Amino acid sequence: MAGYDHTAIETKWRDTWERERTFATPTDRSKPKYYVLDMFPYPSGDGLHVGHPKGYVATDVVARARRMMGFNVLRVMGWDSFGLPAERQAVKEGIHPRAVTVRNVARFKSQLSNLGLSYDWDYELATSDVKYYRWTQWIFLKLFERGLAYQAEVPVNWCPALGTVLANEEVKDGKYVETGDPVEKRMMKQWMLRITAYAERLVDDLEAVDWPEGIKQMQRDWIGRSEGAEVRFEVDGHDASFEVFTTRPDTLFGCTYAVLAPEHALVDAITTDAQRGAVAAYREQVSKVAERDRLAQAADAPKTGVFTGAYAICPVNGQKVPIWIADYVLAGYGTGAVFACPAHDERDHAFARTFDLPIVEVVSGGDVQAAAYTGDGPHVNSGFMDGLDIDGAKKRVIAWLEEHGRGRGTVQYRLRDWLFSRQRYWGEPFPLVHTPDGRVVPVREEDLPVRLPELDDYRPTEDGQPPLARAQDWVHTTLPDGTPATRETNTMPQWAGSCWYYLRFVSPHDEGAAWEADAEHYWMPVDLYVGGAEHAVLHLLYARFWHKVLYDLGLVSTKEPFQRLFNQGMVHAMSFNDSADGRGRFYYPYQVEQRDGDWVAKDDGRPVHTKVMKMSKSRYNVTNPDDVCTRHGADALRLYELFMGPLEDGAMWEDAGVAGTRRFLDKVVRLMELPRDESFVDKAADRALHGAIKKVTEAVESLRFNTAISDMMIATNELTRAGTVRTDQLEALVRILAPFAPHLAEELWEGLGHRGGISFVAWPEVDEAKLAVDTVTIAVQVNGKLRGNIHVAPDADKDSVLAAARAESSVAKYLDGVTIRREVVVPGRLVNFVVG
RNA sequence: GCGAGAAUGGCGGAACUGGUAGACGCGCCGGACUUAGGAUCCGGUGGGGUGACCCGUGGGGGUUCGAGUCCCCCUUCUCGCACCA
Repeated sequence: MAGYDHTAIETKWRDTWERERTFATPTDRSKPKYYVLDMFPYPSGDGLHVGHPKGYVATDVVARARRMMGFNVLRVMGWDSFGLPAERQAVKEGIHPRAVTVRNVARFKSQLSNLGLSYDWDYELATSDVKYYRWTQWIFLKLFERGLAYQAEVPVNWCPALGTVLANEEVKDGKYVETGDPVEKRMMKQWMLRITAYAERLVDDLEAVDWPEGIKQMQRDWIGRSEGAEVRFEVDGHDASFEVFTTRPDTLFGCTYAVLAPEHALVDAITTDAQRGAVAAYREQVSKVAERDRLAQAADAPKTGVFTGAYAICPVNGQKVPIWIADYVLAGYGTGAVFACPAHDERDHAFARTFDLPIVEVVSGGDVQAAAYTGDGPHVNSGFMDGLDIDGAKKRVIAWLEEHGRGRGTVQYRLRDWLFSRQRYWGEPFPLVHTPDGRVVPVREEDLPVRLPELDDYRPTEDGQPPLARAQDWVHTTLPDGTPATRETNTMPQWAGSCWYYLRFVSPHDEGAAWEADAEHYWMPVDLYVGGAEHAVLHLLYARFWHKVLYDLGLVSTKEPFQRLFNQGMVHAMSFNDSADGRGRFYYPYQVEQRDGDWVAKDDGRPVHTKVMKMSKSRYNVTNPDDVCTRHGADALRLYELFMGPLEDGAMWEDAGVAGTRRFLDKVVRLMELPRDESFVDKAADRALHGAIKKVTEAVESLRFNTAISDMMIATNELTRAGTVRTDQLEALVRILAPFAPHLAEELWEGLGHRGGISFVAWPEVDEAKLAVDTVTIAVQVNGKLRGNIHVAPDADKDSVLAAARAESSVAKYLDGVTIRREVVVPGRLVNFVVG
């Protein structure tokens, strides 16, 4: 491998940075601050592949450039180190989860260290460190005191393989999203956090943050705010009633039946003897269908249900309508009951058709017997709403309902409260104890932390209690007044630690507080938060929720934690599989080869299918950054990570691409050996250089690094072509290159005669005069087709441009003998003659 | 099914508010240096004719002097949500 000795240079400068504590977090508060944060990783046993550091490299470029631009930068890294995989690995190996975690963290840290990321490692933290989780417990106490934590007997997602419950969000298609283990429904007493109390603000405050619109929309959808009305229906012949929630109270006159969720509390009371058998059978049948299947139905799917024999009174017109139960009404949303207007709701329409229930039109504009009409139109058959459109009718009917005490306008959210307990070992213990008389008492702040007890068996107990129940000495405790009590044995979910780590980072060594108020005030909010889009909903929503609670308590100074969010795209790589659907055996790249254009396995020649897939160890398509660093160097790797394409897009990793960015760095090194002449002027070279300065400067804000790197390549090519260089040109180039390729930039900077490192050297200024051009090339079109080019002064007036265009021989022949109907002149761009 | 985004050479991708499509890089081809090279350097590289011409940004319409860019319809892909009343 020719070129510079990257190993020597990179080792030298990493050692220098470490020795001189170059990236220690600034403590003076005189400069503007910039808090740039990576979503901290879960330190998995697989180590890093080249896809992981893409975001870290991007933030490092921002951090390094901001330092040179005069900002105090907070640049830190830590570990989201509680969690299930370590616990499972511990069981497998017969060692402590802490040992697994320590090992994995060491591996991650060593891999990251090779990349020259400018973290202040003194600020490193880990959520499983008791010095950290004591404050997670402290925040939980704040939530508890505010009444935001409560216990409830709830249907939970029980995962038998893991022996724990999962939050709704962690379950998809009846499986745990992380491992694919099956999940079933079970009733259990669990700790919940009242995130729904913040639903409205979690939606509204999205307006104030600079996040990708798509992510904001996903959060809005997840919270699922919908405006409508709650309406009371009396049950005919019973002293009973039920509430329904509807977004279309304007269609109340079209109500021809009502539906309760099969689990609805009223069902037993109102079912007639004649229907009791059928109702019981239906409920039995529904209970066997997992919720996943129940929810996975489309709106127009065939409906099932059973008549209860009872009737409800429609409050607007006194009409008697049959009450059914059906599984398309969900117990967990709204009130678990709906009124049905088959004329204007697809689901109700499908149900009415199945059971031959009447369909009454109340909004004109469609053929409601054929299909539900959900569009707008004048209301009919609707008494006091006749003639109004949907909007007007809604307002009128809500006023009517409120006036008559039969309902009111309300807002419903899809968001449910957060299931916050897990039956695991490797998580934060709840700072709570239970008294013999059934009270729950929070542990006093001064008695924190509640340390995780040492165990040698991390499985649930035989009688189904969480692993912490095995630590009987720990479980049995006393209140400060001596009353015996038992500790809560659930632990918090992995999300807990990541809900506030960005706050701990402002003062991670503080023993007396979760964070120092001054430091919080100075550093918050996070100016730029970069991570994968997979956290678009869960982590970001939970963290925002906690942050708002802390804001209400006056403990943080900003309403939102993350001012700007950016999602880096995933890194993909070619995978080889002997089955076209990717379910067969995977092959490593070295195990396959191309024969006559087709990919085959080297050993037995069987055909393999290629597919670009997300990089992962299980697909045999990972590239280890350590190997790339060894071969091409960390600087070339960093450049390639960003050069692959726009940061937010997915891109395919190709090892050959790194060779390209490495060649670029070699070219930069050779620039240093060109003849030096401080009075030498090459306008094209200066223009390219200042174009690159401008583009890189903008990229620090826009994060469009791929084109910025391209412009640095162009500048380097131009300087090479010029053949002679000035020192100031080299200095400028090295400085804008420094955030991307810091090791080499340090070496070159030193080589240019500077001492003290490049990390805090002032960022170069763009000289607009150097961007100016002497002549511009103007395209000349005839009827929109390019016929020639002319070169004119940038400020040439319209007439002279037209004259030059007409005179151009390649153009003139198209103008000969035709009438010019129109002349379009775009200054500095083109001329178009319209002839005919 | 609904919502959001995307589709440009062999590949990753450039193209500011509509204004010379294909920057930069990979790969490939040719050359140089070499005992040799998967090393390095230089040159070429959208397709077709191969003269100074035609065709080209998923497909079809439209607006415009001019469309990768704007509008309508369609196809495909990615992501998210999925009976939420």
